[in-house]
Amino acid sequence: MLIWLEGTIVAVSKGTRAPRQRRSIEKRDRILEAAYATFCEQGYYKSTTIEIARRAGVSVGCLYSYFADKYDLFVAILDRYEGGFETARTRALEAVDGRTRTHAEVIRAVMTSLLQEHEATRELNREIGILAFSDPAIAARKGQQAGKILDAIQQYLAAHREDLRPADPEAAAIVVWKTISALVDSMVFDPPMIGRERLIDATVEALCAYLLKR
Amino acid sequence: MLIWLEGTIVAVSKGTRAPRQRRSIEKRDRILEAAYATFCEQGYYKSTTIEIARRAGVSVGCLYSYFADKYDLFVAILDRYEGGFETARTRALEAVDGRTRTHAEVIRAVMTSLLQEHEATRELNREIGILAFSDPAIAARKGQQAGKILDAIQQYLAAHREDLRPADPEAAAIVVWKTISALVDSMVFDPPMIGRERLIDATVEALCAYLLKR
Amino acid sequence: MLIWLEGTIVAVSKGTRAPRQRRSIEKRDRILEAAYATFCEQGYYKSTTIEIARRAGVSVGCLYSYFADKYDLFVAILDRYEGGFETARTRALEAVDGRTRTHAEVIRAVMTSLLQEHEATRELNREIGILAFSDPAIAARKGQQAGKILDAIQQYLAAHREDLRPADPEAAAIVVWKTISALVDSMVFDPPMIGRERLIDATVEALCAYLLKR
Amino acid sequence: MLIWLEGTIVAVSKGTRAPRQRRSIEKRDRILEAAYATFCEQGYYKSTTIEIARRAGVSVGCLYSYFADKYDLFVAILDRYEGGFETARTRALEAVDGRTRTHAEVIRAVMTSLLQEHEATRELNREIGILAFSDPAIAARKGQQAGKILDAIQQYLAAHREDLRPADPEAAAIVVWKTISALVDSMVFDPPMIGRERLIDATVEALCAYLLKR
DNA sequence: AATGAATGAGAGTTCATTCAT
DNA sequence: GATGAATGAACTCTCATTCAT
Repeated sequence: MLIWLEGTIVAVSKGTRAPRQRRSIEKRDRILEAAYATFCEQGYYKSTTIEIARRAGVSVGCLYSYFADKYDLFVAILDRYEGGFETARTRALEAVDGRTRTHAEVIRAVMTSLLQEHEATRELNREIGILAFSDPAIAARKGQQAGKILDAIQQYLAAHREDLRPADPEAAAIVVWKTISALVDSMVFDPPMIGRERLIDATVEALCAYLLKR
Repeated sequence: MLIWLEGTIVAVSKGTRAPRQRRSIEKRDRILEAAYATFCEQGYYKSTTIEIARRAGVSVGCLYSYFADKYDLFVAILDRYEGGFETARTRALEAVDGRTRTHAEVIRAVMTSLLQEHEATRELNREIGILAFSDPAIAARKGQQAGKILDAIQQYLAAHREDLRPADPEAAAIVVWKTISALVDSMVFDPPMIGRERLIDATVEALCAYLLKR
Repeated sequence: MLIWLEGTIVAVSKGTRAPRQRRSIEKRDRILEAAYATFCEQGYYKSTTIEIARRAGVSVGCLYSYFADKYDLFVAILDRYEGGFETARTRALEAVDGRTRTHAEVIRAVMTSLLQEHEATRELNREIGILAFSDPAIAARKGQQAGKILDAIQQYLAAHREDLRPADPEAAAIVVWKTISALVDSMVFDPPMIGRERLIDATVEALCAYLLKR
Repeated sequence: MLIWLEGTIVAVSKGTRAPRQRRSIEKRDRILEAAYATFCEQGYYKSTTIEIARRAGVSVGCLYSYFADKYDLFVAILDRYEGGFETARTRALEAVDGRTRTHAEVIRAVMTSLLQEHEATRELNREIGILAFSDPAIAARKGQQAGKILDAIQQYLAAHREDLRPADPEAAAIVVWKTISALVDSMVFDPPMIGRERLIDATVEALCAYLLKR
């Protein structure tokens, strides 16, 4: 069941409460945020519903009146979660001092913004990957998110078609996105081997070499 | 405690059985393989020791006579697991028809080989990442593996210094490795959006553009 | 953590429920009593948490929300348990028909009262002794109990100094207490060889001969 | 099944081996001693059959060919075990420098000897008590041992009838034995509150006051 | 006869979920 | 609607006992 509420489509599982009042929505949001934070820190299996409820400042019973089960809660988070790409894109495309950024600056800005986001997200991304494997519903949601991101990148590539080299813009979008997110992940999760700046420089260099006509 | 047995160093936890006979080793291996397969498919938390024992065709008790606990079993897998990079490297560097491969061919061969490996590995990589986050021992092992791979790539870059462009070879090694493994992961885990060949072509193109002098 | 609740100090382990409501306390008490009875009958190792929960009329999970683990439950019992000596002392020192009891009567009364208590206590005392051996925390608690009892006996001996003979009142207190409790234990645990009355008579006779000036 | 072997009656459980050869008997003895030591140190439940076999220098399988089960092993120990009283009696009754010991000296010598024995025995005595409670077979054996000791004490009391006071020698024997063993136990198991010498002095004083005509 | 690897029932413990208040 | 005490299935791990070698 999908309901339209305050500008958002909200999925409501059978038997759980459809939040019809502003109060309810706030509570639902508090729970989602607590769950999001907990899943990010501990991953899905180590997080407990009691801990999530405690962090949200509600009772377990209350949590279960908004979400059918722990899994439902996880899926609800996925629905809102887009990994910070939107913010990163917006920030990156903002003009600086009235002039358009260079492509290198855009890539660098996207990476910097994603870095901030990922620092906070930690386990969630990985857990989504794991669960997606054995769970088609999660896989589908993950695919949707990815689709949006790739669309955005493709639009960017199309908009600057005349500057760019790659013959296959669909594949290029994927390569660009995977490269950026892998490097950002690495900076967040891996023990740092070399300074972040050097890594960002190298990534920007690589993508520019790939994308730009000589 | 580390013992040298039939050409392999085997870590033996306190109180667990040191496999002194070929039989024992085979059984230990069967358990490791069952555990490996299970962890790959279900991740660490969803896997149960009973299920692993069942798959290995032994009893739980037997499993626990070879490994101190579930965690010990996981770590033992980590110790053997190197994600297929060695094989990939060896294959990629083999000469074809008596002539040295081009850099593009080497990258393509590495990716193809890793693809095969990753098809089978699935969840394990992700789970290692998750557990590494909260577990220094796992983080250390993961770091070692990564170090070996990056060393190999750096050696390759150094050996072909005159062909190559990047100013910072350490950072370049990381960018190359992360790009390759991210794309391979994507081909394995993500719902396919475009053909693998196109993706491999694009990745090879990107890395060549980055690495090679024009 | 110690909390003051309805006239009792209650030790609350980290993560276990602090009983804030009368209901909770009653349940905690039910569990303690069931555990006490079970430990008394079967000793520590033969007792199972499921059996204890069943006897208390609650689920295992409930038991574990009041006590961190089986050991914590055992220690909690130790904290309340004083082996009936307090009751025995109070009863023994009550005046009879307005006149003070003779020393012989006091000893006899203490033994009679302890006998009742011990009939019910059975294994617990022994188990405390066993666990105290390998567990300093239990040893400390046991020592405290013993200290209180010996203090009480010493006070009694000091209060009747002029009637009594032993040169070393500290040692005398120990000998008196050990003799009394050994004989009471024997009457409770050993297969009866001779009537209890004869045994009590002999014990009283022995202690009087020891303690009293001729 | 009871068999007469080398001067001892040996109980053989159904299905276990009757040790017909000297070799076998030695092995059986080694197991008994290892089990005795282990039970003394750890008590019945914490002792494992594997540990006992290891200490005896035999395999578990071998252990199980001599004893039907862990319990059978325990009972077999009970059959040999007499808590050191025999030794203590023999030593105590030995003449010193050609003259007979005084009663006080005899009591002191018994206590000193038992102290040595009990230092080594530790948990076994307690465990026997616990198991005797729920197990008639053990209770019976324990009763037999006690009977022998009490007989010996009664004989002593009878032999010195003219020196002694107690009207009820059967009860006196029990009081004497329980007092001695309780004090010895206390010296071994309890955290020492006062010096052993003072405690032995007081015990000897108490028993002499009780037993001897003035 | 002896070995010790293997078994599996059963113990302690956790935590998603329910439901009386 | 909200609460949180209570539930119990399911998990990890132990160890007495067996049996192929």
